[in-house]
Amino acid sequence: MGLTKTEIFTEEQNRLAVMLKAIAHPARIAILQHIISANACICGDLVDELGLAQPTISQHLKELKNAGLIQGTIEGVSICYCIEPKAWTLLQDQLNNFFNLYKVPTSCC
Amino acid sequence: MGLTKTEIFTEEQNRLAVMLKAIAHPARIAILQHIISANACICGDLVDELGLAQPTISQHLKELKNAGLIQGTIEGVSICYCIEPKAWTLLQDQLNNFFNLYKVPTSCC
DNA sequence: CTTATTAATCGTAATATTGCAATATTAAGT
DNA sequence: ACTTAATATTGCAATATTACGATTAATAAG
Repeated sequence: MGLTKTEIFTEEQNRLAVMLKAIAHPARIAILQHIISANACICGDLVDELGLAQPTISQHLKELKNAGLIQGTIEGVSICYCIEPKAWTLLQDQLNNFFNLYKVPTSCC
Repeated sequence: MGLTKTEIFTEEQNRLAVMLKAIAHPARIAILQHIISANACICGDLVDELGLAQPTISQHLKELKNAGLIQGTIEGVSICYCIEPKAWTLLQDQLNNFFNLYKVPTSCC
């Protein structure tokens, strides 16, 4: 079906899944790393940096923006993207909560 | 195309993306949470707990196993699944590295 | 050996994702 | 207004994902 049964899961599980899906692609990981390392923001340098066509990059940026992880502000002709600090921290916290559930058990299967 | 251009990215970016993709689904998040909270491992309880059909759960478990995040050992008729500690820690570390790249900048766009 | 029980696999339908060419939009500069 | 640039949007082909019914494989119990 290709259609996730979201109504079965909690709001939190769905939110975390959406955010994770946004970064679960090498191109989007690369884009985020580049945005971060350029500290000051960037735009279509990404097209040169990564070997992907402009529409493809644009689409990945859109998905990251939809997930709330980045924000873009118009700067003349080009658009300046940067990390959305609140969402970034939120995701980090949610992930920590998730991972810290697990304590290595004394015995297992 | 639906086909990721993995050859463009680094080995690390691809590995992280694969692991993230494995947990970027509410059902698989729920499965992991349940496996963790049951500490001692479980099997087809998941079918009762989540509202998904047995083949669907089995498929999700397979993906988690393929990503190396869980392991299953035969226990009589049923199969006991639990977290794979090494992969779990590795993913946690890789994610921390990724998130800690970002320091809130003084100015941005 | 037969029968439950449990879980994997196969096959399939519906939908989502990835990537790009072509085109549209937007904002500056002339 | 016209041109140039930087991005976004549209449309499409190829492939991947999600979910499940039907079936199969494997083990345990009688």
